Amino acid sequence: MPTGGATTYTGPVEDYLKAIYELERSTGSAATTDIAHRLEIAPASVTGMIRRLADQRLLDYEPYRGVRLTETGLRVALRTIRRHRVIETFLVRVLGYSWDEVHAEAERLEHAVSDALVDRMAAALDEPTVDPHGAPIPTREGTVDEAHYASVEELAPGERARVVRVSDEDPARLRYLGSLGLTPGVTVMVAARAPFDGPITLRIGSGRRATQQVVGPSLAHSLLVERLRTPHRPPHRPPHRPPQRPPHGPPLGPPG
Amino acid sequence: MPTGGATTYTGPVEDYLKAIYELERSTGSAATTDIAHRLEIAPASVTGMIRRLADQRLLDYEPYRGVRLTETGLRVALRTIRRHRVIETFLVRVLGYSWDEVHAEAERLEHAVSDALVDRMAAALDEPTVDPHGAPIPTREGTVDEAHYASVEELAPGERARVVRVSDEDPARLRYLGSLGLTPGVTVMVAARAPFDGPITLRIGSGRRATQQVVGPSLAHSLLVERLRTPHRPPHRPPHRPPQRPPHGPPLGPPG
DNA sequence: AAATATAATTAGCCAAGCCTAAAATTCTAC
DNA sequence: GTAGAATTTTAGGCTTGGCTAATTATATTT
Ligand SMILES: [Mn+2]
Ligand SMILES: [Mn+2]
Ligand SMILES: [Mn+2]
Ligand SMILES: [Mn+2]
Repeated sequence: MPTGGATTYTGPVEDYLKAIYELERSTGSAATTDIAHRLEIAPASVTGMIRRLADQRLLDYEPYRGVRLTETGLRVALRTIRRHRVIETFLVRVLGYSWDEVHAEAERLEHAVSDALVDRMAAALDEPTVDPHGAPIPTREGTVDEAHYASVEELAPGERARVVRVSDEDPARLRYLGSLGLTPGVTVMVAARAPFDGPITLRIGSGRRATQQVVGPSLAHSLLVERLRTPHRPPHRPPHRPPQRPPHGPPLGPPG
Repeated sequence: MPTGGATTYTGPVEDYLKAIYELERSTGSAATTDIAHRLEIAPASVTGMIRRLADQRLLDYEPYRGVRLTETGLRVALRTIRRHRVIETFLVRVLGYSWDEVHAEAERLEHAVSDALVDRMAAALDEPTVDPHGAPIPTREGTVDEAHYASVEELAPGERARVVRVSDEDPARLRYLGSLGLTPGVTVMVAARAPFDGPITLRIGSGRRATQQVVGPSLAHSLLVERLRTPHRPPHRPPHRPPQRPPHGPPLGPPG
Protein backbone atom coordinates (compact mmCIF):
# COMPACT_ATOMS: atom_id res chain seq x y z
CA MET A 1 0.00 0.00 0.00
CA PRO A 2 1.31 3.38 -0.93
CA THR A 3 2.68 5.73 1.63
CA GLY A 4 2.46 9.31 0.67
CA GLY A 5 1.25 11.57 3.41
CA ALA A 6 -2.45 11.24 2.63
CA THR A 7 -4.77 8.43 3.60
CA THR A 8 -3.87 5.11 2.12
CA TYR A 9 -6.16 2.44 0.78
CA THR A 10 -5.81 -1.29 0.40
CA GLY A 11 -5.09 -2.91 -2.94
CA PRO A 12 -8.59 -4.33 -3.32
CA VAL A 13 -10.15 -0.94 -2.56
CA GLU A 14 -8.02 0.73 -5.20
CA ASP A 15 -8.95 -1.94 -7.72
CA TYR A 16 -12.66 -1.50 -7.02
CA LEU A 17 -12.44 2.25 -7.49
CA LYS A 18 -10.48 1.85 -10.69
CA ALA A 19 -12.99 -0.65 -12.06
CA ILE A 20 -15.92 1.59 -11.16
CA TYR A 21 -14.22 4.56 -12.77
CA GLU A 22 -13.68 2.65 -16.02
CA LEU A 23 -17.24 1.35 -16.03
CA GLU A 24 -18.73 4.76 -15.38
CA ARG A 25 -16.66 6.12 -18.21
CA SER A 26 -17.39 3.49 -20.80
CA THR A 27 -20.97 2.47 -20.07
CA GLY A 28 -22.10 5.46 -18.06
CA SER A 29 -22.90 3.45 -14.96
CA ALA A 30 -21.37 0.77 -12.78
CA ALA A 31 -23.69 -2.11 -11.93
CA THR A 32 -22.90 -4.73 -9.30
CA THR A 33 -22.50 -7.54 -11.81
CA ASP A 34 -20.33 -5.40 -14.08
CA ILE A 35 -17.94 -4.76 -11.22
CA ALA A 36 -18.04 -8.41 -10.25
CA HIS A 37 -17.27 -9.50 -13.78
CA ARG A 38 -14.46 -7.00 -14.14
CA LEU A 39 -12.78 -8.02 -10.91
CA GLU A 40 -13.61 -11.68 -11.34
CA ILE A 41 -15.33 -12.02 -8.00
CA ALA A 42 -18.86 -13.00 -6.97
CA PRO A 43 -21.59 -10.34 -7.09
CA ALA A 44 -22.37 -10.92 -3.43
CA SER A 45 -18.82 -9.94 -2.57
CA VAL A 46 -19.23 -6.72 -4.51
CA THR A 47 -22.35 -5.80 -2.59
CA GLY A 48 -20.43 -6.20 0.64
CA MET A 49 -17.51 -4.12 -0.53
CA ILE A 50 -19.47 -1.26 -2.06
CA ARG A 51 -21.38 -0.86 1.17
CA ARG A 52 -18.09 -0.39 2.96
CA LEU A 53 -16.81 1.98 0.28
CA ALA A 54 -20.00 3.99 0.64
CA ASP A 55 -19.47 4.15 4.41
CA GLN A 56 -16.05 5.62 3.68
CA ARG A 57 -17.60 8.19 1.35
CA LEU A 58 -15.69 6.87 -1.63
CA LEU A 59 -18.91 6.34 -3.56
CA ASP A 60 -22.63 6.94 -3.41
CA TYR A 61 -24.62 3.75 -3.21
CA GLU A 62 -28.33 3.30 -3.53
CA PRO A 63 -29.21 -0.38 -3.15
CA TYR A 64 -30.46 -1.96 -6.38
CA ARG A 65 -29.58 1.27 -8.18
CA GLY A 66 -25.84 1.05 -8.61
CA VAL A 67 -22.99 3.26 -7.47
CA ARG A 68 -21.23 6.47 -8.38
CA LEU A 69 -17.82 7.62 -7.34
CA THR A 70 -17.67 10.62 -5.08
CA GLU A 71 -15.12 13.36 -5.54
CA THR A 72 -12.83 11.48 -3.16
CA GLY A 73 -13.37 8.14 -4.86
CA LEU A 74 -12.61 9.68 -8.21
CA ARG A 75 -9.42 11.17 -6.89
CA VAL A 76 -8.25 7.82 -5.53
CA ALA A 77 -9.19 6.06 -8.77
CA LEU A 78 -7.27 8.52 -10.89
CA ARG A 79 -4.25 8.37 -8.64
CA THR A 80 -4.21 4.60 -8.97
CA ILE A 81 -4.63 4.81 -12.73
CA ARG A 82 -1.78 7.28 -12.92
CA ARG A 83 0.41 4.87 -10.99
CA HIS A 84 -0.57 2.00 -13.21
CA ARG A 85 0.21 3.83 -16.40
CA VAL A 86 3.41 5.45 -15.26
CA ILE A 87 4.64 2.04 -14.13
CA GLU A 88 3.73 0.47 -17.47
CA THR A 89 5.55 3.20 -19.34
CA PHE A 90 8.60 2.85 -17.12
CA LEU A 91 8.75 -0.89 -17.56
CA VAL A 92 8.62 -0.59 -21.33
CA ARG A 93 10.93 2.34 -21.78
CA VAL A 94 13.50 1.72 -19.07
CA LEU A 95 13.47 -2.02 -18.52
CA GLY A 96 12.69 -3.23 -22.01
CA TYR A 97 9.38 -4.92 -21.29
CA SER A 98 7.12 -5.56 -24.25
CA TRP A 99 3.69 -3.99 -24.15
CA ASP A 100 1.92 -7.26 -23.49
CA GLU A 101 3.89 -7.99 -20.31
CA VAL A 102 3.37 -4.83 -18.35
CA HIS A 103 -0.27 -4.91 -17.37
CA ALA A 104 -0.10 -7.77 -14.85
CA GLU A 105 3.02 -6.33 -13.27
CA ALA A 106 1.50 -2.85 -13.00
CA GLU A 107 -1.69 -4.29 -11.56
CA ARG A 108 0.27 -5.35 -8.48
CA LEU A 109 2.87 -2.59 -8.28
CA GLU A 110 0.26 0.19 -8.47
CA HIS A 111 -0.67 -0.65 -4.87
CA ALA A 112 2.86 -0.78 -3.53
CA VAL A 113 4.67 2.24 -4.94
CA SER A 114 4.85 5.54 -3.10
CA ASP A 115 3.82 8.81 -4.66
CA ALA A 116 7.46 9.77 -4.54
CA LEU A 117 8.48 6.77 -6.61
CA VAL A 118 5.81 7.44 -9.21
CA ASP A 119 6.99 11.02 -9.43
CA ARG A 120 10.57 9.90 -9.92
CA MET A 121 9.61 7.44 -12.60
CA ALA A 122 7.54 10.08 -14.38
CA ALA A 123 10.41 12.55 -14.16
CA ALA A 124 12.87 9.97 -15.53
CA LEU A 125 10.48 9.48 -18.45
CA ASP A 126 10.11 13.21 -19.00
CA GLU A 127 6.52 13.35 -17.74
CA PRO A 128 4.85 11.02 -20.21
CA THR A 129 1.24 11.75 -21.17
CA VAL A 130 0.25 8.37 -22.55
CA ASP A 131 1.10 4.81 -21.58
CA PRO A 132 2.38 2.11 -23.97
CA HIS A 133 -1.17 1.27 -25.01
CA GLY A 134 -2.08 4.84 -25.78
CA ALA A 135 -4.08 5.42 -22.60
CA PRO A 136 -3.75 8.92 -21.16
CA ILE A 137 -1.82 9.29 -17.90
CA PRO A 138 -3.63 11.39 -15.29
CA THR A 139 -1.59 14.25 -13.92
CA ARG A 140 -0.31 14.41 -10.38
CA GLU A 141 -3.14 16.84 -9.76
CA GLY A 142 -5.75 14.32 -10.85
CA THR A 143 -6.86 15.56 -14.24
CA VAL A 144 -7.05 13.36 -17.32
CA ASP A 145 -7.62 14.08 -20.93
CA GLU A 146 -10.13 11.35 -21.68
CA ALA A 147 -10.87 12.11 -25.29
CA HIS A 148 -13.32 9.65 -26.72
CA TYR A 149 -12.12 8.02 -29.84
CA ALA A 150 -13.79 6.08 -32.60
CA SER A 151 -12.98 2.42 -32.98
CA VAL A 152 -11.92 0.89 -36.25
CA GLU A 153 -15.27 -0.87 -36.19
CA GLU A 154 -16.92 2.49 -36.79
CA LEU A 155 -14.82 3.45 -39.80
CA ALA A 156 -16.32 3.36 -43.25
CA PRO A 157 -14.43 1.89 -46.17
CA GLY A 158 -11.90 4.36 -47.49
CA GLU A 159 -11.50 6.20 -44.21
CA ARG A 160 -8.03 6.81 -42.92
CA ALA A 161 -7.21 7.05 -39.25
CA ARG A 162 -4.36 6.93 -36.78
CA VAL A 163 -4.28 4.28 -34.09
CA VAL A 164 -4.29 6.03 -30.73
CA ARG A 165 -5.15 3.41 -28.16
CA VAL A 166 -5.67 -0.30 -27.61
CA SER A 167 -7.08 -2.28 -24.72
CA ASP A 168 -4.25 -3.41 -22.48
CA GLU A 169 -5.74 -6.29 -20.55
CA ASP A 170 -5.26 -9.26 -22.83
CA PRO A 171 -1.60 -10.10 -23.50
CA ALA A 172 -2.38 -12.47 -26.38
CA ARG A 173 -4.42 -9.81 -28.14
CA LEU A 174 -1.63 -7.29 -27.63
CA ARG A 175 0.95 -9.65 -29.05
CA TYR A 176 -1.26 -10.23 -32.05
CA LEU A 177 -1.83 -6.52 -32.59
CA GLY A 178 1.89 -5.98 -32.30
CA SER A 179 2.58 -8.65 -34.88
CA LEU A 180 0.22 -6.86 -37.28
CA GLY A 181 2.00 -3.57 -36.67
CA LEU A 182 -1.10 -2.10 -35.05
CA THR A 183 0.45 0.13 -32.41
CA PRO A 184 -0.37 3.70 -31.38
CA GLY A 185 0.77 6.22 -33.95
CA VAL A 186 0.38 3.93 -36.94
CA THR A 187 -1.88 5.00 -39.78
CA VAL A 188 -4.58 2.68 -41.03
CA MET A 189 -7.06 2.77 -43.88
CA VAL A 190 -10.17 0.68 -44.22
CA ALA A 191 -9.65 -1.12 -47.50
CA ALA A 192 -12.80 -3.22 -47.32
CA ARG A 193 -15.52 -4.31 -44.97
CA ALA A 194 -17.65 -7.43 -45.12
CA PRO A 195 -21.26 -6.79 -44.11
CA PHE A 196 -23.07 -8.18 -41.05
CA ASP A 197 -20.20 -7.71 -38.65
CA GLY A 198 -17.81 -9.32 -41.02
CA PRO A 199 -14.07 -8.92 -41.15
CA ILE A 200 -12.45 -5.61 -41.95
CA THR A 201 -9.53 -5.36 -44.29
CA LEU A 202 -7.03 -2.76 -43.16
CA ARG A 203 -4.17 -1.14 -44.93
CA ILE A 204 -1.63 -0.66 -42.14
CA GLY A 205 1.14 1.91 -42.30
CA SER A 206 1.87 4.10 -45.25
CA GLY A 207 3.92 4.16 -48.36
CA ARG A 208 5.91 1.21 -49.50
CA ARG A 209 6.07 -0.45 -46.09
CA ALA A 210 2.32 -0.69 -45.75
CA THR A 211 0.77 -4.12 -45.24
CA GLN A 212 -2.74 -5.36 -45.58
CA GLN A 213 -4.43 -7.40 -42.87
CA VAL A 214 -7.89 -8.63 -42.04
CA VAL A 215 -9.26 -8.10 -38.54
CA GLY A 216 -12.44 -9.39 -36.97
CA PRO A 217 -15.06 -7.16 -35.36
CA SER A 218 -13.90 -7.90 -31.83
CA LEU A 219 -10.37 -6.77 -32.55
CA ALA A 220 -11.65 -3.80 -34.53
CA HIS A 221 -13.78 -2.80 -31.57
CA SER A 222 -10.78 -2.61 -29.24
CA LEU A 223 -8.69 -0.58 -31.68
CA LEU A 224 -9.32 3.09 -31.01
CA VAL A 225 -8.40 5.59 -33.66
CA GLU A 226 -8.44 9.24 -34.55
CA ARG A 227 -9.93 9.96 -37.96
CA LEU A 228 -7.66 11.64 -40.47
CA ARG A 229 -8.59 13.91 -43.31
CA THR A 230 -9.52 11.54 -46.07
CA PRO A 231 -10.06 12.29 -49.74
CA HIS A 232 -13.75 11.83 -50.59
CA ARG A 233 -14.77 11.01 -47.06
CA PRO A 234 -18.27 9.55 -47.18
CA PRO A 235 -20.90 10.88 -44.75
CA HIS A 236 -20.76 9.39 -41.28
CA ARG A 237 -22.73 6.18 -41.42
CA PRO A 238 -22.26 3.71 -38.60
CA PRO A 239 -22.00 0.16 -39.85
CA HIS A 240 -24.88 -2.23 -39.52
CA ARG A 241 -24.56 -3.72 -36.08
CA PRO A 242 -27.01 -6.06 -34.34
CA PRO A 243 -27.28 -6.06 -30.52
CA GLN A 244 -23.99 -6.43 -28.70
CA ARG A 245 -22.64 -9.77 -27.44
CA PRO A 246 -25.44 -11.94 -28.80
CA PRO A 247 -24.17 -15.28 -27.47
CA HIS A 248 -23.36 -14.09 -23.96
CA GLY A 249 -25.47 -12.07 -21.57
CA PRO A 250 -28.18 -9.60 -22.44
CA PRO A 251 -27.31 -5.94 -22.83
CA LEU A 252 -26.86 -3.90 -19.71
CA GLY A 253 -29.88 -1.68 -19.90
CA PRO A 254 -29.82 2.06 -20.41
CA PRO A 255 -27.18 4.05 -18.53
CA GLY A 256 -28.16 6.31 -15.68
CA MET B 1 2.36 -10.79 -4.14
CA PRO B 2 4.86 -12.00 -6.62
CA THR B 3 3.86 -14.11 -9.55
CA GLY B 4 6.62 -16.29 -10.82
CA GLY B 5 5.57 -19.81 -11.56
CA ALA B 6 6.21 -21.13 -8.07
CA THR B 7 4.01 -20.87 -5.02
CA THR B 8 3.43 -17.35 -3.83
CA TYR B 9 3.24 -16.08 -0.31
CA THR B 10 1.56 -13.11 1.28
CA GLY B 11 3.50 -10.02 2.26
CA PRO B 12 3.23 -10.71 5.99
CA VAL B 13 4.46 -14.28 5.51
CA GLU B 14 7.49 -13.07 3.58
CA ASP B 15 8.25 -10.52 6.26
CA TYR B 16 8.07 -13.13 9.01
CA LEU B 17 10.44 -15.42 7.16
CA LYS B 18 12.85 -12.60 6.49
CA ALA B 19 12.80 -11.54 10.14
CA ILE B 20 13.36 -15.09 11.33
CA TYR B 21 16.22 -15.51 8.91
CA GLU B 22 17.93 -12.36 10.16
CA LEU B 23 17.42 -13.34 13.78
CA GLU B 24 18.75 -16.85 13.27
CA ARG B 25 21.76 -15.36 11.59
CA SER B 26 22.59 -12.67 14.09
CA THR B 27 21.61 -14.21 17.41
CA GLY B 28 21.54 -17.88 16.45
CA SER B 29 17.88 -18.34 17.32
CA ALA B 30 14.56 -16.65 16.73
CA ALA B 31 12.40 -16.27 19.83
CA THR B 32 8.75 -15.23 19.74
CA THR B 33 9.35 -11.85 21.35
CA ASP B 34 12.31 -11.15 19.08
CA ILE B 35 10.14 -11.67 16.05
CA ALA B 36 7.37 -9.61 17.61
CA HIS B 37 9.74 -6.78 18.37
CA ARG B 38 11.26 -6.87 14.89
CA LEU B 39 7.90 -6.77 13.14
CA GLU B 40 6.35 -4.42 15.67
CA ILE B 41 3.43 -6.67 16.47
CA ALA B 42 2.19 -8.36 19.64
CA PRO B 43 3.83 -11.63 20.72
CA ALA B 44 0.47 -13.37 20.72
CA SER B 45 0.12 -12.56 17.04
CA VAL B 46 3.47 -14.13 16.37
CA THR B 47 2.47 -17.37 18.06
CA GLY B 48 -0.55 -17.57 15.81
CA MET B 49 1.40 -16.92 12.68
CA ILE B 50 4.30 -19.25 13.37
CA ARG B 51 1.88 -22.08 13.97
CA ARG B 52 0.47 -21.49 10.51
CA LEU B 53 3.92 -21.22 9.00
CA ALA B 54 4.83 -24.51 10.65
CA ASP B 55 1.70 -26.10 9.16
CA GLN B 56 2.95 -24.96 5.79
CA ARG B 57 6.35 -26.50 6.45
CA LEU B 58 8.09 -23.15 6.24
CA LEU B 59 9.59 -23.61 9.68
CA ASP B 60 9.93 -26.08 12.51
CA TYR B 61 8.15 -25.01 15.63
CA GLU B 62 8.32 -26.50 19.06
CA PRO B 63 6.07 -24.56 21.43
CA TYR B 64 8.00 -22.58 24.04
CA ARG B 65 11.19 -23.59 22.26
CA GLY B 66 11.34 -21.24 19.31
CA VAL B 67 11.44 -21.80 15.57
CA ARG B 68 13.85 -22.68 12.81
CA LEU B 69 13.42 -22.14 9.13
CA THR B 70 13.09 -25.24 7.00
CA GLU B 71 14.82 -25.58 3.66
CA THR B 72 11.70 -24.15 2.03
CA GLY B 73 11.38 -21.31 4.50
CA LEU B 74 15.02 -20.40 3.97
CA ARG B 75 14.54 -20.35 0.22
CA VAL B 76 11.56 -18.02 0.50
CA ALA B 77 13.39 -15.77 2.93
CA LEU B 78 16.41 -15.46 0.68
CA ARG B 79 14.29 -14.81 -2.35
CA THR B 80 12.56 -11.98 -0.52
CA ILE B 81 15.85 -10.58 0.69
CA ARG B 82 17.21 -10.71 -2.85
CA ARG B 83 14.20 -8.75 -4.03
CA HIS B 84 14.59 -6.21 -1.29
CA ARG B 85 18.24 -5.58 -2.02
CA VAL B 86 17.97 -5.54 -5.78
CA ILE B 87 15.15 -3.02 -5.47
CA GLU B 88 17.17 -0.84 -3.13
CA THR B 89 20.11 -0.89 -5.48
CA PHE B 90 17.93 -0.07 -8.45
CA LEU B 91 16.28 2.84 -6.70
CA VAL B 92 19.63 4.34 -5.78
CA ARG B 93 21.47 3.73 -9.01
CA VAL B 94 18.72 4.27 -11.56
CA LEU B 95 16.27 6.61 -9.90
CA GLY B 96 18.59 8.70 -7.80
CA TYR B 97 17.26 7.77 -4.38
CA SER B 98 19.54 8.41 -1.44
CA TRP B 99 20.45 5.42 0.68
CA ASP B 100 18.24 6.47 3.58
CA GLU B 101 15.08 6.56 1.45
CA VAL B 102 15.11 3.12 -0.09
CA HIS B 103 14.41 0.76 2.76
CA ALA B 104 10.77 1.67 3.34
CA GLU B 105 10.03 1.58 -0.38
CA ALA B 106 11.73 -1.80 -0.82
CA GLU B 107 9.90 -3.17 2.20
CA ARG B 108 6.65 -2.83 0.28
CA LEU B 109 7.82 -3.49 -3.27
CA GLU B 110 9.58 -6.73 -2.34
CA HIS B 111 6.13 -8.34 -2.05
CA ALA B 112 4.77 -7.01 -5.31
CA VAL B 113 7.48 -7.49 -7.91
CA SER B 114 7.67 -10.59 -10.07
CA ASP B 115 10.80 -12.69 -10.36
CA ALA B 116 11.03 -11.48 -13.93
CA LEU B 117 11.13 -7.85 -12.84
CA VAL B 118 13.81 -8.51 -10.25
CA ASP B 119 15.85 -10.27 -12.89
CA ARG B 120 15.49 -7.35 -15.26
CA MET B 121 16.49 -4.88 -12.61
CA ALA B 122 19.48 -6.99 -11.66
CA ALA B 123 20.48 -7.29 -15.31
CA ALA B 124 20.16 -3.54 -15.82
CA LEU B 125 22.48 -3.08 -12.84
CA ASP B 126 24.95 -5.64 -14.16
CA GLU B 127 24.13 -8.25 -11.51
CA PRO B 128 25.05 -6.34 -8.37
CA THR B 129 26.41 -8.33 -5.43
CA VAL B 130 25.84 -5.84 -2.64
CA ASP B 131 23.08 -3.34 -1.92
CA PRO B 132 23.59 0.35 -1.14
CA HIS B 133 24.20 -0.45 2.52
CA GLY B 134 26.80 -3.09 1.78
CA ALA B 135 24.51 -6.06 2.41
CA PRO B 136 25.14 -9.03 0.11
CA ILE B 137 22.49 -9.79 -2.50
CA PRO B 138 21.48 -13.46 -2.63
CA THR B 139 21.75 -15.01 -6.06
CA ARG B 140 18.80 -16.10 -8.12
CA GLU B 141 19.69 -19.63 -7.01
CA GLY B 142 19.40 -18.74 -3.36
CA THR B 143 22.96 -18.61 -2.14
CA VAL B 144 24.43 -15.72 -0.16
CA ASP B 145 27.87 -14.83 0.87
CA GLU B 146 27.16 -13.90 4.48
CA ALA B 147 30.64 -13.13 5.65
CA HIS B 148 30.72 -12.04 9.24
CA TYR B 149 32.40 -8.78 9.80
CA ALA B 150 33.78 -7.01 12.81
CA SER B 151 32.12 -3.82 13.96
CA VAL B 152 34.02 -0.65 14.61
CA GLU B 153 33.21 -1.23 18.26
CA GLU B 154 35.57 -4.18 18.20
CA LEU B 155 38.52 -2.32 16.73
CA ALA B 156 41.47 -1.45 18.91
CA PRO B 157 43.08 1.98 18.75
CA GLY B 158 45.39 2.23 15.78
CA GLU B 159 43.57 -0.41 13.74
CA ARG B 160 42.63 0.42 10.20
CA ALA B 161 39.61 -1.03 8.47
CA ARG B 162 37.34 -0.56 5.50
CA VAL B 163 33.63 0.07 6.01
CA VAL B 164 31.72 -2.78 4.34
CA ARG B 165 28.20 -2.59 5.67
CA VAL B 166 25.79 -0.54 7.73
CA SER B 167 22.37 -1.26 9.14
CA ASP B 168 19.73 0.00 6.71
CA GLU B 169 16.64 0.33 8.83
CA ASP B 170 16.96 3.72 10.41
CA PRO B 171 16.91 6.59 7.90
CA ALA B 172 18.13 9.18 10.39
CA ARG B 173 21.12 7.05 11.29
CA LEU B 174 21.89 6.54 7.62
CA ARG B 175 21.73 10.24 6.92
CA TYR B 176 24.06 10.88 9.81
CA LEU B 177 26.52 8.23 8.67
CA GLY B 178 26.39 9.70 5.20
CA SER B 179 27.10 13.17 6.54
CA LEU B 180 30.20 11.79 8.27
CA GLY B 181 31.33 10.13 5.08
CA LEU B 182 30.93 6.67 6.59
CA THR B 183 29.79 4.69 3.56
CA PRO B 184 30.84 1.26 2.30
CA GLY B 185 34.32 1.33 0.80
CA VAL B 186 35.63 4.12 2.96
CA THR B 187 38.73 3.51 5.07
CA VAL B 188 38.69 4.30 8.77
CA MET B 189 41.26 4.23 11.52
CA VAL B 190 40.56 4.22 15.23
CA ALA B 191 42.37 7.28 16.48
CA ALA B 192 41.26 6.98 20.07
CA ARG B 193 38.81 5.18 22.31
CA ALA B 194 37.40 6.28 25.61
CA PRO B 195 37.09 3.39 28.07
CA PHE B 196 33.87 1.93 29.48
CA ASP B 197 31.89 2.01 26.24
CA GLY B 198 32.92 5.55 25.61
CA PRO B 199 33.08 7.37 22.31
CA ILE B 200 35.44 6.31 19.56
CA THR B 201 37.41 8.81 17.57
CA LEU B 202 37.71 7.80 13.94
CA ARG B 203 39.93 9.03 11.20
CA ILE B 204 37.71 8.74 8.14
CA GLY B 205 39.09 8.49 4.63
CA SER B 206 42.71 8.72 3.71
CA GLY B 207 45.28 11.26 2.73
CA ARG B 208 44.58 14.93 2.77
CA ARG B 209 40.81 14.59 2.55
CA ALA B 210 40.58 12.58 5.74
CA THR B 211 38.39 13.92 8.53
CA GLN B 212 38.17 13.06 12.17
CA GLN B 213 34.88 12.32 13.90
CA VAL B 214 33.68 10.92 17.17
CA VAL B 215 31.06 8.17 17.20
CA GLY B 216 29.21 6.62 20.10
CA PRO B 217 29.16 2.90 20.84
CA SER B 218 25.73 2.38 19.32
CA LEU B 219 26.76 3.82 16.01
CA ALA B 220 30.08 1.98 16.17
CA HIS B 221 28.22 -1.25 16.74
CA SER B 222 26.20 -0.87 13.56
CA LEU B 223 29.22 -0.05 11.42
CA LEU B 224 30.64 -3.28 10.05
CA VAL B 225 34.17 -3.28 8.76
CA GLU B 226 36.87 -5.44 7.28
CA ARG B 227 40.20 -5.11 9.04
CA LEU B 228 43.10 -3.91 6.96
CA ARG B 229 46.78 -4.68 7.37
CA THR B 230 47.91 -2.20 9.93
CA PRO B 231 51.47 -1.29 10.84
CA HIS B 232 52.21 -2.59 14.33
CA ARG B 233 48.86 -4.27 14.69
CA PRO B 234 48.39 -5.12 18.33
CA PRO B 235 47.31 -8.66 19.23
CA HIS B 236 43.57 -9.27 18.93
CA ARG B 237 42.09 -8.01 22.14
CA PRO B 238 38.35 -7.31 22.20
CA PRO B 239 37.52 -4.08 23.96
CA HIS B 240 36.12 -4.09 27.45
CA ARG B 241 32.42 -4.65 26.99
CA PRO B 242 29.84 -5.25 29.73
CA PRO B 243 26.72 -7.34 28.95
CA GLN B 244 24.78 -6.25 25.86
CA ARG B 245 21.92 -3.76 25.97
CA PRO B 246 22.05 -3.09 29.71
CA PRO B 247 19.12 -0.65 29.91
CA HIS B 248 16.68 -2.63 27.77
CA GLY B 249 15.74 -6.27 27.98
CA PRO B 250 17.82 -9.09 29.37
CA PRO B 251 20.07 -11.05 27.04
CA LEU B 252 18.47 -13.70 24.93
CA GLY B 253 19.96 -16.80 26.46
CA PRO B 254 22.35 -19.15 24.75
CA PRO B 255 21.67 -19.94 21.09
CA GLY B 256 20.49 -23.32 19.99
C1' DA C 1 -51.32 -8.08 -15.04
C1' DA C 2 -49.12 -12.12 -14.17
C1' DA C 3 -45.23 -15.08 -15.06
C1' DT C 4 -40.66 -15.43 -15.74
C1' DA C 5 -35.98 -14.09 -16.03
C1' DT C 6 -32.31 -11.37 -14.36
C1' DA C 7 -29.98 -8.69 -10.97
C1' DA C 8 -28.98 -7.65 -6.40
C1' DT C 9 -29.01 -8.39 -1.62
C1' DT C 10 -29.02 -11.11 2.65
C1' DA C 11 -27.58 -14.82 5.55
C1' DG C 12 -24.16 -17.51 7.06
C1' DC C 13 -19.59 -19.08 6.44
C1' DC C 14 -14.28 -18.91 6.10
C1' DA C 15 -9.13 -17.60 6.23
C1' DA C 16 -5.59 -14.28 7.14
C1' DG C 17 -3.70 -11.24 10.38
C1' DC C 18 -3.95 -8.47 13.77
C1' DC C 19 -5.43 -7.16 18.94
C1' DT C 20 -5.93 -7.50 24.50
C1' DA C 21 -6.28 -10.06 28.70
C1' DA C 22 -5.58 -14.20 31.11
C1' DA C 23 -3.25 -18.49 31.87
C1' DA C 24 0.59 -21.46 31.45
C1' DT C 25 5.36 -22.39 31.06
C1' DT C 26 10.16 -21.61 31.56
C1' DC C 27 13.98 -19.14 33.47
C1' DT C 28 16.48 -16.85 37.18
C1' DA C 29 17.57 -15.92 41.83
C1' DC C 30 17.76 -16.79 46.17
C1' DG D 1 14.03 -26.20 45.34
C1' DT D 2 10.95 -22.72 45.35
C1' DA D 3 9.40 -17.62 44.43
C1' DG D 4 9.18 -14.27 41.31
C1' DA D 5 10.08 -12.56 36.72
C1' DA D 6 9.97 -13.15 32.05
C1' DT D 7 8.34 -15.46 28.12
C1' DT D 8 4.99 -17.76 25.59
C1' DT D 9 0.66 -19.54 24.63
C1' DT D 10 -4.47 -19.63 24.92
C1' DA D 11 -8.90 -17.55 24.76
C1' DG D 12 -11.82 -14.58 22.69
C1' DG D 13 -12.60 -10.75 19.52
C1' DC D 14 -12.11 -7.71 15.40
C1' DT D 15 -11.64 -6.16 10.30
C1' DT D 16 -10.93 -7.17 5.54
C1' DG D 17 -12.22 -9.46 1.66
C1' DG D 18 -13.62 -13.40 -0.16
C1' DC D 19 -17.28 -17.59 -0.90
C1' DT D 20 -22.17 -20.20 -1.63
C1' DA D 21 -27.07 -20.62 -1.15
C1' DA D 22 -31.29 -18.49 -0.47
C1' DT D 23 -34.17 -14.55 -0.87
C1' DT D 24 -35.87 -10.27 -2.63
C1' DA D 25 -36.27 -6.70 -6.01
C1' DT D 26 -36.49 -5.19 -10.64
C1' DA D 27 -37.08 -6.02 -15.73
C1' DT D 28 -38.92 -8.34 -19.45
C1' DT D 29 -42.19 -11.10 -21.65
C1' DT D 30 -46.35 -12.86 -22.77
MN1 LIG E 1 -4.36 -3.63 -9.12
MN1 LIG F 1 -2.00 0.39 -20.22
MN1 LIG G 1 8.29 -6.23 3.54
MN1 LIG H 1 19.70 -2.56 2.45
